[in-house]
Amino acid sequence: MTVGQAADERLLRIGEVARGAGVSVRAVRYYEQQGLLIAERSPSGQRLYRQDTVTLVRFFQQMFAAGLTSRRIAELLPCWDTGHTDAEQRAMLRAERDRIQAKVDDLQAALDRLDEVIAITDTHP
Amino acid sequence: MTVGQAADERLLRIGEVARGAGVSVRAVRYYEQQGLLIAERSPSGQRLYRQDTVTLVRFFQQMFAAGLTSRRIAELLPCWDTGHTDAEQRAMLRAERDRIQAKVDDLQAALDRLDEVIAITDTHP
DNA sequence: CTTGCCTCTGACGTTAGCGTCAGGTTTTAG
DNA sequence: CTAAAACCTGACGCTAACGTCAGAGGCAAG
Repeated sequence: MTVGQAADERLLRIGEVARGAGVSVRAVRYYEQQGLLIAERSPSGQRLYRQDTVTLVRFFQQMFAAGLTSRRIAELLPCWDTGHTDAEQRAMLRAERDRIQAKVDDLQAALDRLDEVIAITDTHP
Repeated sequence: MTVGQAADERLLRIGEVARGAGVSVRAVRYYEQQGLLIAERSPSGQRLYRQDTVTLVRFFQQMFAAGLTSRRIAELLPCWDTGHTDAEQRAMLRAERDRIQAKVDDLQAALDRLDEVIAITDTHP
């Protein structure tokens, strides 16, 4: 039975990962440099990634958008790789969550102020 | 009647504005350089601000936190100075509001993912 | 074989909102 | 009067996530 073996998944080249995740090739190399990704190498030295790397890169993008640094993401990677965390990691998780929540509140307040101005300037040509 | 004349408001020096708004003196100078603030000058060249400048600076902070650039804020300043806007400004206001709303949604999604991980790692020592 | 696209490793460039240092004047407290 | 505190104008530094360019190798198609 050679069919259905997940281990036979075709590995992806960097360009495929980049296009799949909607980022640049440069970004993918950068993630590796920051310790977020580890790639196999072909005999000629080209990077080869597993297919789930695309999902992982998308996840990085989401965390970046939330204001986490690549360093922080790297420190927290074990959390969803292994599902296990130590006290320090749990503290970081909560700190990030609180920070993001605070940011959401700030943005919401800014949004309200802008809507205020929009309402005024719309009725007041 | 010299009492109660708003025009007699004591003008503030840059340090007072900075402390009042919770920013650095450097930041206030930077805002002026970006066209966000205009200061009178004392005979010796020191900047003098009206008291409502403190409120204005706090407003700048809020907009910065929402991701607006100083350039954009400068372009939109007439909106809440005069209450009047042209079509271009109204478009910018809506664009910024939509961008912030999208960012709020992104942050909320990231928040949900983090809470997910937190829930798992809390029940799964 | 060669054309064209993909990939590689450096390494410098960019942006925004300030921080910070230097070197000098001004205002204020005592 | 004097010393500290505050202010002034440059001007370079900083950070993070890449962009971009240079120069060179790799790989499938025709």
